[in-house]
Amino acid sequence: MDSKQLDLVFAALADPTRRALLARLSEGDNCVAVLAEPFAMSQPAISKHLKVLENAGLISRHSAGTSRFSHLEAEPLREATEYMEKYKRFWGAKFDKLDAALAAYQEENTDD
Amino acid sequence: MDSKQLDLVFAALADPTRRALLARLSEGDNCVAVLAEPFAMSQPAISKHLKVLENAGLISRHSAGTSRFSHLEAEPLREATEYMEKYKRFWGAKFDKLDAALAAYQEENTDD
DNA sequence: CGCTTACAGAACCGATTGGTTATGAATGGA
DNA sequence: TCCATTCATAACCAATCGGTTCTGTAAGCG
Repeated sequence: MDSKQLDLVFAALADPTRRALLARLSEGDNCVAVLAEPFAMSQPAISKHLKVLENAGLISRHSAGTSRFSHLEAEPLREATEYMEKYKRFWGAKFDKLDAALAAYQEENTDD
Repeated sequence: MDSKQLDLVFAALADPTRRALLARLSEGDNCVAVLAEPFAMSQPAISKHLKVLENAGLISRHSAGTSRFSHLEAEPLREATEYMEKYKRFWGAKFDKLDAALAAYQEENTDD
């Protein structure tokens, strides 16, 4: 996953409405009107959020009649998680220098 | 980790300069001037980015003489990773409904 | 004391974001 | 055919973002 894509994924996740949409989609595909229901927000606002998620690769969409269904695509989430796990060796309150060195050595060294 | 804090962490991670700063800090604490070196950007711009990282809890800072050193704080990264792992059951190309149901059952159910 | 270095803060700027309302296009149904 | 439903797009707006330059402040040093 390149840097630009990470920009989009993290930016998409930085909004609580979009995270809630993803959470909802984890329970199953759904159409715009139904997805919009829980929010005190207009339909075009939700459509915009869905487009942001789509651009980040976090959802795909397909039409059925007059409805468009959104489908969760988790792969970018996996890759973003993988990115963050580069920092796993700093987790946990205590680790001595040997631990850190070993952990660092074991890791694939990716930049960015 | 509450929703507001997730906003800040993901928003902080959504910028490539800030991700690069974190990567640099994973090699050790450093002061502003040195951190700024690799970037074609003014010192105040870097100071702003560091403040964003600090507000997200991703770094802490301490002064030493005229310098201020930034220190990586990985805990919010761990928590954000934890958040994303809610979607772990959707990773991997194949999984049948039983797998999904089991994975869902095993999971703590956090909202947002 | 006076100079330099390291950094933060303020003021400013253009671009982007997150929302709105209004409109239009495509589908399905009477 | 005509109408209703679903949704996207356009135009607009205020607020935020990411950068700039200029200035101020605090610490170290001659």
